[in-house]
Amino acid sequence: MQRVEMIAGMDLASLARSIQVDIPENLRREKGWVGQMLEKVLGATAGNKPEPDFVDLGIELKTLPIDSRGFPSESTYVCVVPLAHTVGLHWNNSLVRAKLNHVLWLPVEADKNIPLAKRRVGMGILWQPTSEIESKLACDYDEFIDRITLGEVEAITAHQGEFLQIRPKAANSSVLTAGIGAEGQSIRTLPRGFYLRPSFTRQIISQWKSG
DNA sequence: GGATGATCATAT
DNA sequence: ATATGATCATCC
Repeated sequence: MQRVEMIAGMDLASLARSIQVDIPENLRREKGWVGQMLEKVLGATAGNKPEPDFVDLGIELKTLPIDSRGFPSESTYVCVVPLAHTVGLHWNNSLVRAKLNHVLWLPVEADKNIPLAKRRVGMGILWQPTSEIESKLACDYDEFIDRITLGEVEAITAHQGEFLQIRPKAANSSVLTAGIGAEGQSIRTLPRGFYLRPSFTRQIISQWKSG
């Protein structure tokens, strides 16, 4: 958190320079650049392994793109959705829960009118879900897993879920992974990811502002 | 303008 | 192909 306080207010150019990382013109071809650069700055170690970024602390780092009004402008990717072998899978033993149990939200200016190099990092928010929030997340999660187990994955749209949603998560729409079909057979389907809706992260930002 | 579905880069 | 980091691009 001392490092987090140190970088609050700094822009992306100076932070990238401090760790000798080149900054791209824009994010069009490097959509994850901001998140990965800030992982390095703060010393996150999980890499692309399915576990919280700060493994020993059990804390997940999430950058939050902030629009000109001060609110999140995009959804937040959480992790891959298990589409096969879902028996015995519940919120309590899920990767979603492990990652969201403790999150360091790091707001970053994302207004397209601001050049990437000049976008500033805000003050990080160390956050844990309240029991009410967690039970709603658990409801969303368990409903999704139920449908996947019943072979309804192809019918799930981003409209479902109060806080969580499921959307495609792949290099492109031709990538396929193993899933469960309507008759319980193995099928090939598009990989999906769990995402947090912007309305969810907006509440976190709002509470921090008022608190 | 916001949300959904699609996509980009990289490491293993 | 699977995982991470996400934003882009199109549609309503």
